[in-house]
Amino acid sequence: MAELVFDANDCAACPIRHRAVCARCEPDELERLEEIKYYRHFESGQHIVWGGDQMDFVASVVSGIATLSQAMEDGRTQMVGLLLPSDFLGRPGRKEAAYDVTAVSDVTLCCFRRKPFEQLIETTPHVAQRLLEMTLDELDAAREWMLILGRKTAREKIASLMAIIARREAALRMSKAANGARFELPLTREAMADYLGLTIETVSRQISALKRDNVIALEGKRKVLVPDFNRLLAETGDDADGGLLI
Amino acid sequence: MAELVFDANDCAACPIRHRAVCARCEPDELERLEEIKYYRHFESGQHIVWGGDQMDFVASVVSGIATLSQAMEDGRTQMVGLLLPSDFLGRPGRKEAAYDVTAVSDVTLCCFRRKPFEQLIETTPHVAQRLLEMTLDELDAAREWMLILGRKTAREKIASLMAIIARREAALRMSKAANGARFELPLTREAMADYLGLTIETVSRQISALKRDNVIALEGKRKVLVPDFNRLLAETGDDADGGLLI
DNA sequence: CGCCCGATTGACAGTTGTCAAGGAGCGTGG
DNA sequence: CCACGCTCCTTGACAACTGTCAATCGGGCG
Repeated sequence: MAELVFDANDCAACPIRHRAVCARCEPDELERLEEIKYYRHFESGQHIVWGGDQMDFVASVVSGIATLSQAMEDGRTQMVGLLLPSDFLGRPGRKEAAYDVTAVSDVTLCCFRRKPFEQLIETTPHVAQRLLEMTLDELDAAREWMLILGRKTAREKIASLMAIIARREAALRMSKAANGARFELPLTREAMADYLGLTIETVSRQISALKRDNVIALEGKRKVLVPDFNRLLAETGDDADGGLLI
Repeated sequence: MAELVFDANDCAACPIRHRAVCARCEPDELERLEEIKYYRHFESGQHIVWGGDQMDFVASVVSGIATLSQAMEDGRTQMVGLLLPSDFLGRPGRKEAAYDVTAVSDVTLCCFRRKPFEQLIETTPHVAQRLLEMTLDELDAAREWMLILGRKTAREKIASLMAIIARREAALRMSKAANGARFELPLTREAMADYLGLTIETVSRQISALKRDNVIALEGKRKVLVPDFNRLLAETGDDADGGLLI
């Protein structure tokens, strides 16, 4: 599926070209990026980096999904970031990874060697500007997430997560999806629990409850059908229009 | 206290000059900033902006403390940001405030008209670079905060907040504070509850519990004494060294 | 076929929220 | 100067939600 990217190796043909950190680059800037880039592939479940590890690259997610998470000594884990295609991984100026990064599906990264990338940021404005924009978006997303973690009930948390994923799917396909929606959960129950600050049992119970109340329907464990999207939004606890970013 | 700033009106004499968004500016860039800046003062408890409001400025906090928060329809409120002196308020490219901003002490802002500030970001690199750095720091802080909200117990939450505040105080005074620490809580119990995703009753009970266990001592309601800082850190649930940013 | 992993469900316990009463500090006004 | 009212905080009793522990289910794969 992502093999095309490897073959092409050409930014112009890149599927995330218009959304990634390189989105605003001029042709000469792209050339400089091409010089320092290389692709890496990770299989589902594989750890990409561990928090505290040396990290001598930054990267764009080309395909697949990865998570950022923090663990406490006793094993409690909180996901703090969900990386989708076009999202940026790593921080210029930081040598060690701050979080654990895990592939939750097969993942292809477009990596840039850190040092040259940092120089590039200093000297060309378009990468830095785009990175600022993306970081501000991530910060907004983190703040929505904080509301979910701090103040929502388990049921509202699950509904919120479903709504977020449904919106992203819709955004990717550029389809408004009429009224209903149908999407695939990219996360296991455990990943959902780590995302929402719950246990897997509570996640499972609340999904069953939403199913029982006909807010959602399931096909298998992963495919979700939402007959009335507004009904789902009402369950998130957000106001009518919903301000969920991302 | 902040009156000096108003009198001077001179960036060179500004107390946050070296940490704010203007930290890396060259003299000519500072001049351009001076042209579009103006000071505003808010009293403790006053709302600075409401989420959704038109906002035609961005700003640096010169003195005092302000909070960013989101409210749900039914009144549940989650704080999503705590603005201290030198922190940045607002987002270039955004017309409407995304969050409620409230002064929790008397606050002085150094405001920049939004449009000219956005132009400045496009044309001069140093403001944008510094803003990127600050935004990345905020994102890290938000992610630490997410771990607190999602996975820590009420007791750990309170201990974490105390540790964060104590560290900030120490950073401001550039003092290492030997082993013990002594600081003033800048937040009401309600603000602490909104910060931590708790109720004021739980906040109050856990503070009492930490007091009873001699982890902290109180002078009045706001002044906190920490006889053994490592003991407090142990209560946060973080590993030995603790990775708390900010 | 049997194993394994992820998911579901049940019973119960524990933490935190809710509701309610009362205390402490502080400014105002008699 | 004291009383009053106000706000913020504390504490108690109880309820509710979510976590814990355990058993079971179901699909995929060797």
